[in-house]
Parts: sequence; C-alpha cells; structure tokens
Amino acid sequence: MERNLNELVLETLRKRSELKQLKQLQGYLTTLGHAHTHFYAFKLIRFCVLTLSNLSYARLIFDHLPSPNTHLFTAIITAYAAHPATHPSALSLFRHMLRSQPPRPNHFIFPHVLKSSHHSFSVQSLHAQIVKSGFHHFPVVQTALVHSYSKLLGGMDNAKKVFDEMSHRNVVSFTAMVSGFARVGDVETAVRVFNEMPERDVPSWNALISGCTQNGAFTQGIELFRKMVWECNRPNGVTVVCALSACGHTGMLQLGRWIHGYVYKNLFVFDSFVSNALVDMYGKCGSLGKAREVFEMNPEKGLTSWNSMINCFALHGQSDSAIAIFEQMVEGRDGVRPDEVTFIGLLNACTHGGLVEKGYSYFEMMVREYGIEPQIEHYGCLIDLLGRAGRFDEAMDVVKGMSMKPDEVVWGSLLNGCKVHGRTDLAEFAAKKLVEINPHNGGYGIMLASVYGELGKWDEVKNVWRTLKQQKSYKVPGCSWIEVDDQVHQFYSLDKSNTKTEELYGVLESIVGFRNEVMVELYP
DNA sequence: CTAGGGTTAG
Repeated sequence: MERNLNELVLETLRKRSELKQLKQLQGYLTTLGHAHTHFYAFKLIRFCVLTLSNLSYARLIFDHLPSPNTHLFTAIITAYAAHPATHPSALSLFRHMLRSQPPRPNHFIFPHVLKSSHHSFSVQSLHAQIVKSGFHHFPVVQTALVHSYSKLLGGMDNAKKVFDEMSHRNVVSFTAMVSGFARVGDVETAVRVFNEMPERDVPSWNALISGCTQNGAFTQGIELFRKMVWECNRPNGVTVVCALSACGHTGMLQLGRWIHGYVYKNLFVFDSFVSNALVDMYGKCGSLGKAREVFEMNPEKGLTSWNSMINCFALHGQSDSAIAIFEQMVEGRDGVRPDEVTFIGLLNACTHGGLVEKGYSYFEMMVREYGIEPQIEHYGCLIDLLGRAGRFDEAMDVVKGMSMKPDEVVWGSLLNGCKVHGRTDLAEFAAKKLVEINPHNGGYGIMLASVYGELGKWDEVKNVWRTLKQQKSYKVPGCSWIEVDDQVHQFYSLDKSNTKTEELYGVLESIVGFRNEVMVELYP
C-alpha cells in the first residue's frame, strides 16, 4: 500500500502540472491520513515551487503542517531565497524556525539565509548563529559568509577575516574575495588575490574581468580576456558580455567582431545579455547597421535591448530612428515599459537632432505618463537641449526648478549653449559655478578666463590665471582614438608623441588643403 | 536541498 501510494504521488506529480491536480492529490492524501506526512508534504511543496512557481500555495501547505522538519523549512526558505522580492520572507521564516526549535537548522540552510541578508546586522547575527550551532567549519557555510560580507559596504575586513580562518579555501571562496575587492574598486588587490589562487575556473576569470570593466579598466579587462583565451579557458556568456563592454568603451571593433564569431560558434544559448552587449559594442564602434542587425535577431527583446538600440542611434545623432525604436518599444504586442535609461537615450537623441519640442514633450511624458522621477542626468539632457536651441529663459527655469543641486554637466551644458549663442553674461555665471563646484579642473578655469576675456574684464582674466598657476591645475587634454588593423591609435590634442602623428598631419593636409593643428583634435 | 561571475546612461 505504502509503496503504491508513493508511486501514485510521484507519478501524478510527474505527469500533471496544474494546481487543480495538486489539490486533488492533496485531498486524496488527507482521506488516507497522510496529509501531514513529511515525505509527501515535501514532494508537494517542491512541485509547487519548481513546476507551478506558486510560492504562496507552497507556503499554505507548509503552514498547515503541525511539526515541519528541517527539510521542509529548507525547501520553503530556498524558494524564498531564489528571488530578491521574497528575501524578507526567507529571513522571517528562518527566525521563526529558530524560535520554534526543534527542528534545528542544518548547514544547508545557511547559504540561502545569508543570500537573503543585505544588512550588516543580519549577516553578523547569522554569523553568530552559525558559530553557536557549530556550522562554522563547513566550507560551504564559510564561503557563503565570505560572499555575504564582501557584498556589504565596508565588509571586506570581515570577509577577509573569515577567509583567512578557512582551513580549506576553494575556488569559490577565492572568487568571492576577488569580486569583493573589485566591487570596492580595489582592482589591484583583486588581481593579487586572483594570482594567488591555486586553481582558476571560468567564474574566477569572470569575477576579475568584470571587476576591471566595472571600474573603467577596460584595457586591462581586454588583456585579461586575451590571457584567458590564451590559457585555454573557454569564455562563457558572462565573460563575453564583459569583454564586449570593454570593446565598446575602447573602440576595439576587430576584437568585438572576433567575439561575435566566437559567440556564434561556441555559445549555444544566444542569451539576451550577450545580444545586448553586441548591440552596444557595434553601436559604440560605429557599426550602426551591424548593431541593428543583431538587435533585430534577438527574439526576446527586453528593456535593456531597447535601451541599447536607442542609445546607439542617439550616439550617432539619428534621432528619427531612435524615436522610431522607442515607439516600437512601447507599442509592440507586449509593450515594454521604458525606464529612466530609455529617456536619457531619447533626450540625447533629440538634442543631437535639434528636436527641442519633441525632447521637451518626452521629458513631460516621462514624468506624467510613466511616473519617473527625473534624475540629474535627465536635467542635464534637457538643459543641453534648451541651451543648444538658445532658449535660456526656459533653461534657467529648469535649473531653478530642479530638486537637486545642479552638477558639472548641467552648468557645462548651459555654458556650451551660451558660447554657441553668444550669451556671454550667462556664460560668466555658468563658468563661475563650474569653477566653484570643481576648482581643481583646470579646464573650467580656462573657460572662465576666456569668458572674462570676451567681456573685456582683463583684471579677472589675470586673477583666474594666477589661481590656476598657484593650484597647478591642468586641463585634461582632448583625446581620441581610432582602430587600424586591430591596433588602437590614440591621439591627444597638440601631442606629437604618437608615431603616426606626422603621417596623420600629412593625410589631413591633403584632405583639407592646409595644415591646421586644431583639426587634429576634431578629426583624427 | 549547498557556495563564486553579467549588458545599457549626460
């Protein structure tokens, strides 16, 4: 009888996949007096979570059990820990478990509960609980602790403490340390830990490479990617996404293309992350057509897919295409709801296309229709838009109406507009603000001095230059780069040290018919 | 039933 019932339950759960059948089975078990049998309850709960994705019904079954065991607690807590939205439930159920002992937690449960903890007090109290229950010698638990601490702000000291006390450090705990150091921007230490690792696998490489790209060390990220391939580690989707991001930021189209080929040949799942990263890479490297091609091929266009495509068009000043993509995005069969990034791209596109009214109306739409609180980035775009169009009264109204302190981009955009339209009075105001916000940026001082020059305020010009010299403030030189034959050539404004500079000036001269060094900065 | 890695933004 028992054996037959087991088979019946397993068979039903394997074949059916609806709540109705589950409830029938539940009723049948109740009539047999097995409603509270742990084995069946566990099977039903797992089925609810895994097949039906119905967490609340799983919890309902659980709540009716008079004395759930550790397994059953773990099943529900694992399910809660799988999604950030239900992390609080995982923690509160765990606290309930501690109060209602028995059952006692086992070591399997701690990684899940730790994963659900995002505050230092809960991680620390869990740590205490782990030590108290004697599970602090399990490598899995130690690793989870290292990871949890490393994700907390200022948690690296604790992470390191746990890590150093581990008797058997494995790849996973090393990787958690690498990503922890990378997260706080300490790429150097991340690299050191990585080099000390006794063995490395794909996720370890990914932790380091993503650490580089997230801290703006794109060239270093690329070098590591090359080394990884060289050492016969096969990059996966995650690696490729990071590497493509680095390609986009450095304009390495050749490598980007190579990666595209690698993806095509080696990665079975063409996931949306990879597709979006390809779109972004092609867009940033100037291959707009290729970007679009990849975008269209993506069968599951998500928010980021649309955003990336819009940004590509905005970057290239193709405002009409950017707007068309946006309209497709919101109107499509299963319309995607735009977010704040979408509108940054859209506003940018309008700015580069000179579409003032349209840009303004998109800003309004963002606030009114989508209830998105404008960020400083949006204000930056809007001021840029209005400034370029010479609509300074409105621009100043926007600045005054901002809920936050205007930043360098806001004043910089305004100053830019002023220069174009000869509004020297307002330019002085904006330049002063810039110097005030960031006195160490020599570029702002130079701009202020030039505005004073235009106004004929020669004493002020002298003052600004004196301050600049005293502070030893320097302007960061304008820089651009171009890739030729898989090699990136970098040019700084008025810098002659690049070996190709002479050649370049020659070509330039033959095109424009005269030698103009400023052109080097504009059209390398 | 366990632990590490991901794209877009002025």
